[in-house]
Amino acid sequence: MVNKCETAIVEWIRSAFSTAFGVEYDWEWLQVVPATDRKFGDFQCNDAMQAARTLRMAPRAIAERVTDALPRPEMLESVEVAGAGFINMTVNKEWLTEQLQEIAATDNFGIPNAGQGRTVIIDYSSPNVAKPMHIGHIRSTVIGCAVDRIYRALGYNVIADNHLGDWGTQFGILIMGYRHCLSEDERGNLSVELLERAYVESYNKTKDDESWLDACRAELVKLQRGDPENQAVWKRFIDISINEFDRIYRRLDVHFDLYRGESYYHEMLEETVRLLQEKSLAEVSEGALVVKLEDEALPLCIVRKSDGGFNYTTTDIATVRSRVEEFNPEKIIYVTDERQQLHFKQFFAVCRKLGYETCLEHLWFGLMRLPEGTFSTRQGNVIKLEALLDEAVSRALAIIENGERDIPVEERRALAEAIGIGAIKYADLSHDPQTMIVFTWEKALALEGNSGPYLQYAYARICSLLDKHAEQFGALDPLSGSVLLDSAVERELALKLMQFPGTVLRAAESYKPSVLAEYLFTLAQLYSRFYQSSPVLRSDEGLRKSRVKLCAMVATVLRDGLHLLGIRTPSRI
RNA sequence: GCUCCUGUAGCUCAGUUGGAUAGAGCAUCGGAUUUCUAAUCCGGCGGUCGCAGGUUCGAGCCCUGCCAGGAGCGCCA
Repeated sequence: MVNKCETAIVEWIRSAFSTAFGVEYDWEWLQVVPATDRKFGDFQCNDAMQAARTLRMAPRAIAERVTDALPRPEMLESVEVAGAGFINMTVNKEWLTEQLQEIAATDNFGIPNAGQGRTVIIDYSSPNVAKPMHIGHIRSTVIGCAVDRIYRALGYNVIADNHLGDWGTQFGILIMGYRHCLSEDERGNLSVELLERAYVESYNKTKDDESWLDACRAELVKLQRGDPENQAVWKRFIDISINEFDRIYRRLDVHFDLYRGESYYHEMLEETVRLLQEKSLAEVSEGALVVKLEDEALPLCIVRKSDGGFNYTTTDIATVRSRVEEFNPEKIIYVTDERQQLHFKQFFAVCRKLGYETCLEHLWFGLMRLPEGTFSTRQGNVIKLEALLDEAVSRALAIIENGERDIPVEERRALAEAIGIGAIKYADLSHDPQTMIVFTWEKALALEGNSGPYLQYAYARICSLLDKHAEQFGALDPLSGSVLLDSAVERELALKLMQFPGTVLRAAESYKPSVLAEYLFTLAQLYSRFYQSSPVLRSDEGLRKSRVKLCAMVATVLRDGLHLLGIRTPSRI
């Protein structure tokens, strides 16, 4: 538990239980949670009901004995037993103010340093070389980026690795397409789009031209044997692809520490398989080398095809070996879609059999689909990622230009980028990763209600307020004076702010950035309510200073929180 | 056939791991701007939490069985 208030209160509750019923019981399991309804107070403990069985007493009697066992601590304004045996607590206002002040004085608003000295590798995005990124890549990229940032904020040593699809049978076809389906001019000005076209044309020829197919195979073999010419064009495909991916990653504020594609590991495959054989984990079946996983209640998996070639399972195992040897990570997180669940279960099981103790996590997410069905290249309804971003930005730009706000022309483009892309990211991140997303332009680019721009707007309004305050009253010393929490909204805001560190931790542990998104939305909602009802600059000095401080804290949490989601926070909208 | 996921308001989704009268956004209807940004706020309407049992003081959440949808299940990744 990271919420300072909860931590302090649960300590008191534990000592109250052990005073009332004796230290011979273990009271560590007792919990304090935020009250389910404001009318019950600020926090509640529901565990008198749980304890009823072991203590063989009525829950209400237990709760009463507990609350009478110790004098009420100063931090609590009131402690009451209610209903079936709930212990409801209201915290003392001054104490709450102090707690808030302490957290606000830290440089990261109390986010715990839970990952100190711990390394975690996050494997996400992973597009295929020579194919444009499309809408199917957005979830891995955006969710992976958010998890990456959240883990870094918690102090983990994060290695973000983009495991590109840069190796495989498609390169024979592609090399033929490149040499024979493109003009000299096109080869000179190569782009991912041209590569895609070359691939498609070449692939179509393989279907009705046997000799073409043979030629493709021959080029692939040459490439795999290290033929200098083929190696050179292949490397060029990769360079051009990464260059274009980076253009998108820059717009999305995504950064990788490593770009190690499948090819990086292909020299290690032979040895990986030998290791499996040495440990008697693999056996031949129908000409292929397989690992049986019956003891894990999983189907067997193939680590070498009957033609002698290796497949993705082999590459993935070799990747773990390489990563463990080089970085010795405590954990590796893979961010891919749900269809690969079985594959990951299998290859995780093989890694365990090989003795790797690294925690392997598969963060899977639901597929994105259209209302009428899945995206498919064949139906030609695939939306390219860049087109999606452009559309979002142009919609945001239209709103800026029709608005009454006087935004300088030179700022508009950058603002539209921040808002449009923020909208797309938030639309994704605000959902539990494991739910399937039905894509509609309307939802992906929502600018009102529970949306990215709603949060950005709340933040920009605070910035504007703080600017005006500085103009009229001079700079604010964030550490001087206390925050008065006299109104219900302000008190709720304070309690909500206290939840930030714990929420970040919970988002990390559950691999759900949506936990953080949800929190930020309710915080912004509370703030908007506060803003509507509570004058700041027009209040008397004491109240004004207090409210400005509270606003500044909300701004800090909104800004930090949105940055953890990879969403920009313009100070003016 | 087997495995995994999902089913909550007209639509899209939350529900802090079993707590008190199930919450938001969108849509719809009605209100708020001489006031710090109306991309906002306030209010109304809207529910047999897929169905049926079970566990317990207490179930949207846990167990069993059905129903419906999605995904996967030996040489693609």
